[in-house]
Amino acid sequence: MLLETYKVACSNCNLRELCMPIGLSQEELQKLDDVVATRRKVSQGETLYRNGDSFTSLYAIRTGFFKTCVSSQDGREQVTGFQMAGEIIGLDGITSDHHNCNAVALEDAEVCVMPFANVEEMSREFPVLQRHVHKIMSREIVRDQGVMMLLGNMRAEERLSAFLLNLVQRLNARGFSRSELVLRMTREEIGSYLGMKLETVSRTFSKFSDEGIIEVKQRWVKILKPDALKRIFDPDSFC
Amino acid sequence: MLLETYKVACSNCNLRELCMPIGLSQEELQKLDDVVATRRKVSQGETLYRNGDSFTSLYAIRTGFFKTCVSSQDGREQVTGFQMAGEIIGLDGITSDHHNCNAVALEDAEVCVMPFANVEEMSREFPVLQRHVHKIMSREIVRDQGVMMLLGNMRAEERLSAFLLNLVQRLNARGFSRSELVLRMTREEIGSYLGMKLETVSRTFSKFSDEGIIEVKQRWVKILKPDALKRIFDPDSFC
DNA sequence: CGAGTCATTGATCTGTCTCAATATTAGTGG
DNA sequence: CCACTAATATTGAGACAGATCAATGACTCG
Repeated sequence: MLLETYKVACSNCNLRELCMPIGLSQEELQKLDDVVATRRKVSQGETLYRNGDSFTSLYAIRTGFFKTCVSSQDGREQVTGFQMAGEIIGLDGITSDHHNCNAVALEDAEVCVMPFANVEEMSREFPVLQRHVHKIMSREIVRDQGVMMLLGNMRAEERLSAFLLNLVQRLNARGFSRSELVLRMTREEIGSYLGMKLETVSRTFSKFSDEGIIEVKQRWVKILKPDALKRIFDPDSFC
Repeated sequence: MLLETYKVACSNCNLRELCMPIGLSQEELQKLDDVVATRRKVSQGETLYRNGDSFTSLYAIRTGFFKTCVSSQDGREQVTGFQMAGEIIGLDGITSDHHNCNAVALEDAEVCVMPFANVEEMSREFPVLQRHVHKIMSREIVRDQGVMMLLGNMRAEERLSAFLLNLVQRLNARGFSRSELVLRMTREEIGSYLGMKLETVSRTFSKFSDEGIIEVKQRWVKILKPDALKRIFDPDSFC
């Protein structure tokens, strides 16, 4: 009985302030509930969508952690991002009506399925939502530009420090510690994202550790000197 | 008199098939004319918008060639893309209502200024246009993912061959030769885009030339063996 | 508890960068 | 028209960050 009254609803979601509903009025929020068709559980290692799948929906992450990646014909894989609660994935599918990358859950996850037809319909009705959808896509474009800067211009230490600072910042916005984190991805996945080999990732972690900047034990990381990390590279410092 | 009747108009623009109007009906096309406020000339070396400028409009390139680039606090510059006729720039500004990169004309250019408020208003009215705007943004996201793959996984020769193939393909879609092109950017700008130093760009050009794959003379390039280039790396081969 | 996955560390190799010199071109003014 | 300058491009030699190859260690999960 309790389960049946449990309703998918943006209006009482605890990610209200991070996800789609940002800036919407109470009335608009309730309309938005209709955009979200269902929720879907994705267990660790499972693929939410893969390259070539036909595109129907965007996904808002409720819980869990994802990676998105593209791969070339010869099998090389490039992780294009890591996504956490409140973030929207699937935007890559809009251009060609089929997805252009894979989205894999790095831990058990749950997503809100938002059929894109609903999103577009609602966007036409509510300018606030329309603007929000545009901002989400634009934010992704700006993020990508930052990654290009990282991959094109930065050295291994700068890349890893930017990566760590970006992660804790986003985790902190979700109520987690600003100094401690548990990585949900392997060294190889970090390396793929940052354009370096897993051994180099590991070595750079060890170097930071030797210098007393961080404490590392496998997936667990504690940032001891955030300022030192920022001096190596601050991801907010693009001008 | 003739000049006065000359009207900014998408409905009779020769880029109809490449730019915003794609897929619109005659009626919608005429409405779209109202989106474009004005045209603006940008001469070589001039900046259309720069990082920090407040965002008001998207720009459709009518003629000419642009680069977009971001720069870090310490002055390192990353070229994030090269844009030509029919392509839309300015999307980076939507998230924060101010631009996040610089757009510089690499040759004398003319753009159609599309105030974003108009674009959004018209999008609410015409689902076809709404979908098109979404596709343009999504296409940019997918392009960025391709650049990440390039920067994260590819070697110098692969990067340059992908770059050349991508350029001629886009030029060919605009009626230019599929084998000959004049580069509008310096070796340094190519290098910045591809995450390599200008000397390496130059050396790689020379290597391709020695192998008889291309003919190079400064900015002028002729592709002699497109298949050989594709074997090194085909930008359409993401799977 | 055992097998497989993941992480660390060492030794060596290599693609690209750096530094440096020269060549080519475009632009300017006499 | 030519000389001069500044910007751009090419090419070489040597250095180095990160890749590669390889071995060991730590953790996870059935």
